[in-house]
Amino acid sequence: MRYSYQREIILDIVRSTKTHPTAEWIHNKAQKKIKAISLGTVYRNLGLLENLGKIQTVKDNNVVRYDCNIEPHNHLKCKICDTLIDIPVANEAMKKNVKTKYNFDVDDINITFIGTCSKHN
Amino acid sequence: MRYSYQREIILDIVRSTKTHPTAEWIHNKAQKKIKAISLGTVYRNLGLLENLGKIQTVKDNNVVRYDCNIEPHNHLKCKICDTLIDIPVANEAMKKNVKTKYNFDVDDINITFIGTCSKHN
DNA sequence: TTATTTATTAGGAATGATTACTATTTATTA
DNA sequence: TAATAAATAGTAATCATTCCTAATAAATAA
Repeated sequence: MRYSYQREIILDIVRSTKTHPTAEWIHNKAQKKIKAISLGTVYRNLGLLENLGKIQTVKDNNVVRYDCNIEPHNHLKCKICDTLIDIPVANEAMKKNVKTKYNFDVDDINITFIGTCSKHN
Repeated sequence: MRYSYQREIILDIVRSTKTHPTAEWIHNKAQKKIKAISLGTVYRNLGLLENLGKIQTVKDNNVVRYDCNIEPHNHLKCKICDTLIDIPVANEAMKKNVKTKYNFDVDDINITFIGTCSKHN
């Protein structure tokens, strides 16, 4: 893969935050550095970076969010402030359980807990 | 809420299958009974039926699927044939765990296991 | 260093699921 | 049976994402 300044900036931006930004947010930030960067370039590079395993995606409603945390993890989603909070998860027991009960080979598990975060007590 | 024949047919169709159909599939089926039924009517009534607790929705990629199984349950998604398989889940232990560890009140948990189902062994 | 090759980009058009809008129809009630 | 307001059909709008293409730029060879 050839070097691209756009891709470097995009990765820097994703790595600069834990807020699980959308492509549009990343595009806005990127325009501060490269004023003519296009949204298509942002989407394409986010896809490439995901394939390279340098970032992860989280589906949030009908939007894709990007995450520099590449450890396997799940999310708490607050229905009041819409924050996504990363939580570590030990999935091996679940995978084994599904394999024996349903003869289903699990590659990946998506878990989102929806509720109210500690800010709103 | 006023009676509507369209709504009755739509609910019958969702209850007739365990395949987690999309709005478009439901619309096609409904047109067999009511040839001029519109897609907007299908969407609006599916939304109403969900609010009434008569059906549930599952998000599958960027499509919403509808499910007549209104018990709390989770899904196995086969990456080969795209089938969604319902599985019962005991979530109470998980909820308590998240509450004590993160002070996060869980209302709902979305879990999807992605992998290969027993048809493809 | 300069020319060549081809991946990458910018900009805009296309897509596809879903929602919104509005004139018409229809279930309900007086 | 007529009045009313909710529901519908049909179509336009929305919005995230993908696709397309001529122009640009990174890598390589001369």
